[in-house]
Amino acid sequence: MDSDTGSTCSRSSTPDLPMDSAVGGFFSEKMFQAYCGDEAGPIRPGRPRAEGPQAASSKNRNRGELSKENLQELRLKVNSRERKRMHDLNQAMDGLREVMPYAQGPSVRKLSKISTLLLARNYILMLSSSLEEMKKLVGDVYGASQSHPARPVVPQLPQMPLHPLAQSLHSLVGNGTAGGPSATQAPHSPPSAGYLGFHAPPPLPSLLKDPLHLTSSYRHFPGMPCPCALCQPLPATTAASLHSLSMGK
DNA sequence: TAGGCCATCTGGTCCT
DNA sequence: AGGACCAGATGGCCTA
Repeated sequence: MDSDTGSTCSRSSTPDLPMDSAVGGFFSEKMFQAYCGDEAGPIRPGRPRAEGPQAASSKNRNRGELSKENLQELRLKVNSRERKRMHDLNQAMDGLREVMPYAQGPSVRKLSKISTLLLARNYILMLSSSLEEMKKLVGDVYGASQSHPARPVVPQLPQMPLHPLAQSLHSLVGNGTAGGPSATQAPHSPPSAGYLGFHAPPPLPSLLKDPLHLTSSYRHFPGMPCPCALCQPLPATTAASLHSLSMGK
């Protein structure tokens, strides 16, 4: 990369920053500038400017009246804002990754953005479905207690039909179409977008080989036996508990 | 080496 | 008018 100070921060816009460090939990612009060692990167040379019919907006007309210095100053300011915006977006993405039921750690490659979003969507769907099933089961237990008032009512969670429910949730998350060899793949690779996509296009074989496929309808990931809360002895449906489970923190 | 992923720059558009 | 948001373009890094 040529003389772009932004490149100084290449691959580091989502460093291992403490989420609670900066005001509002985000990496402040000043921090970022200090991190990058520059206020704003110079204009990247060699990039073709968009010229033609689109370049006739009022703002562009105004720019014609600006001096070169002012124009460059404005450009740097806008670039800096855009960088900050993207860094905030990445921070939010990191926050989302942290609560995803997926193995995390230094030896685990970070989920890509698209994978994070798709996994988050599936995770929300799974939790919603789990909540509905739980409501139904609680309703059943309550109804049983009404019909047998003499017997002590113990919500027999361990004896609950976990497996079918878990299976359904697994198929919800794992969409069993993702057949394919995988157990021999790298143990620390994140799930691919193809696998994670709930309505994703037909997954490419290369997109399916990352996660360990240990069951017929769900893929388990290293470091995390099963993200499905219903597979745990005690339901832990909150993201925090799942996070602690997966992180071992 | 090709492809995926990413950061950054940039201009256009929308919103306040 | 200025800022936020968006999408296209570009180039770097990394992995299979």
